[in-house]
Amino acid sequence: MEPHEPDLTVVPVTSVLAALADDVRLQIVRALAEGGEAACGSLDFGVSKATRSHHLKVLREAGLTRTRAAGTSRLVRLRRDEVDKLYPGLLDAVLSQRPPA
Amino acid sequence: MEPHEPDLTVVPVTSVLAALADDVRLQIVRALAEGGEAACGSLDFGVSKATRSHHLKVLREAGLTRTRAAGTSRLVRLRRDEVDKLYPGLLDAVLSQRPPA
DNA sequence: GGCGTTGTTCGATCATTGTCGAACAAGGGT
DNA sequence: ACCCTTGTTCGACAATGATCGAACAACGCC
Repeated sequence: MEPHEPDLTVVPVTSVLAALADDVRLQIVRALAEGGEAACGSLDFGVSKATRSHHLKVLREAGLTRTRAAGTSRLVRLRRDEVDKLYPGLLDAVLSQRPPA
Repeated sequence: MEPHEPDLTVVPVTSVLAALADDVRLQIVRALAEGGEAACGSLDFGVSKATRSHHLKVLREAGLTRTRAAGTSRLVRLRRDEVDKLYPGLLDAVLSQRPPA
């Protein structure tokens, strides 16, 4: 089945904010913002792969990320330009708070 | 009891985002952004006063609003300067999406 | 003092969601 | 063909949170 990747403009703000309002997902977004494209497996933040898959789905369906298959892996990247265009300052603001030591 | 109004700097980003990730609370924030200070009672968006009180508490404890007593009412205002200082662009981005007709 | 107005708090209910293990699906390599 | 790796999906469960009515508290006014 096609991965559901809606355009940001059709996603309600509350869904975008809710997607970012989780610590694990925020760590994922930070990693993607710094490291560019990343394999799902490399985004391990202390949760099971089922949970990770769930979080990536939430981010994807909020229009924040894009996923493409690459062999047996899947590469995820942040849709930064589109987010910055529709919500200028949002990602910068959210990412500005330094991750906990 | 003192109203719990923490400084924004001690509130985790996820809490700020979660506070904004609700439709009723967004309507409240929009109203405050446009109309300045407002009485709680004037912020009726189709929910009971118990629910409204709950939402105002969430916003207050996220460091987004400040409340002061004024006679039998309570006046709420958005702490815009502080939010803009710590998260530049966040409120603008969030408020940019036009409220539904 | 008594009453109406304005909010808060409490307890209950119901929906949402974060989490996991297990089962399944798709690829690549040997 | 087999297996291992990588992800997704499926229940299940626990925690959180949105919502309400009712009870309570504080204030102003008559």
